[in-house]
Amino acid sequence: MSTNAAMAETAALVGDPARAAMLNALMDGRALTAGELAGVAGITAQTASGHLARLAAAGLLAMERQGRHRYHRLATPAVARMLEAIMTVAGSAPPPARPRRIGPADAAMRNARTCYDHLAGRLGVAIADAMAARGQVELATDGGAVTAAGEAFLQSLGISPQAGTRRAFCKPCLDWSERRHHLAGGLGAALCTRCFELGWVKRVPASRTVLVTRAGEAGLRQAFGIELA
Amino acid sequence: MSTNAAMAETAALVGDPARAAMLNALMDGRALTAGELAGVAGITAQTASGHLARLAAAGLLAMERQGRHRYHRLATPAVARMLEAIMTVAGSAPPPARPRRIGPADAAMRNARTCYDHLAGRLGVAIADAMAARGQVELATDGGAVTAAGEAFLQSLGISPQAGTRRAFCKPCLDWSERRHHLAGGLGAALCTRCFELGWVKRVPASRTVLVTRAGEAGLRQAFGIELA
DNA sequence: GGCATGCTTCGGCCCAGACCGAAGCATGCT
DNA sequence: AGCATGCTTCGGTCTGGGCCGAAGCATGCC
Repeated sequence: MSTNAAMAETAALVGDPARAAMLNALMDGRALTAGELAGVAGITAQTASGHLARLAAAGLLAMERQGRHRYHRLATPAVARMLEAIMTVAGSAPPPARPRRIGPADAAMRNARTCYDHLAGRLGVAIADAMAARGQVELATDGGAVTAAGEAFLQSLGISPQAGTRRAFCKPCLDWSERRHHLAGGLGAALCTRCFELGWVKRVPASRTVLVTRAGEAGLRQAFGIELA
Repeated sequence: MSTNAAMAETAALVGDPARAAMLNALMDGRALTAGELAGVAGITAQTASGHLARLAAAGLLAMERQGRHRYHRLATPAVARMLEAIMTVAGSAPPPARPRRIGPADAAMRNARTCYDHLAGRLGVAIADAMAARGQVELATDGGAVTAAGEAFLQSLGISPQAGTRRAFCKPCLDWSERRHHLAGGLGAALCTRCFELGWVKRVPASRTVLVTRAGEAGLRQAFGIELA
């Protein structure tokens, strides 16, 4: 295909108000369901479905199934950069105002909770982000891997890498409230266990919610550079 | 207007094959006439006219009249960046292959010639680019200005800034063959005169064409950092 | 002035595609 | 199993806008 035609096709996908609204809603890296995206675009589910299929076919969006939901997010950072460039030309400053948060009502639960055997919520996502940013883990949709630097870091935390295969050991899991990935698999479980052992977090009785202790705030800041304001 | 709507509108403008082809043809910063743009897009002049009007109204294109021609170019570097970002996502590498050159048939004349009292062609554009890149002049569509650094540089070349108003002194002029701006006005005339005085260029008899001498190649490289391969 | 050229405006044709209602799968909950 | 929920596919309507022919201005050349 001609480069002109390819460019026009991609731009035309962004050039529809409904699709633009959906893409805009995904600009912060979160993943949203088809129904939610239909809502922000002000169209019915079936229309949104068609749009999302086209965006995915063109490689602008990536889709991930989780139960009976389908989570959509921008396929690559290049897509986000493209959208920013278009908004720049369009003249409107990109308003960083996040849309209203959808998810668990309980604020504490949004902040930190367990997901099966690992940590989720803002805390879980922050840990995943920090480790990815530091090159300690490499995350992909289908799996992840712990790097050499990551193994050394885990040792320093008191976690020994007894895991067999490194890939299964580090599995990304889509976060319910944050709509971003956190660490699951053997790695996620080990990190979670260690955080409890160190007294950085403690459970709220009869709930999945966990609270970050004072010692935890300091320890997390020290170990991961995380600031959970 | 909502930021979504503005983004969609801008993207939709790029999302038409004919408009995309025209924008693509302008990616290297040259300015083309409406007729030429119609040609590259494979549409008639009247259709192209409509497209160009819309692109200009949206601020993607800038128009400049020169005689009975209307030259169009990308309005800002931000537009070029946007187009590159879209092409990146579209997957095709932006091919830097320039379209076939339109303009003066005579190669020597394309290379360097006089335009009234100043230098044009590749040489003229190269000088303008070099001085702009070094912050010696600041160019705008309607006029330009010599900076303090520029005045010092001109002094070192043996040109005294006797001009009255600095703005009229430095006027950008759209180059015929290069389709980019070169320096006109008092500054352009002074530079041209000085180049002749220094023996850097000499006229081809009965022609607007000028030739760069061996001394000129060295002098231009030294003074402007220009390499006219 | 008269003619050629470059560009724009006007009017009308026509098609891609955005939209929704209804129906069809798939998954999870009880 | 039965029902609810989330999403997709199918079919049909309708409008926005891309396109050209013809005509109208503006500019430059002889």
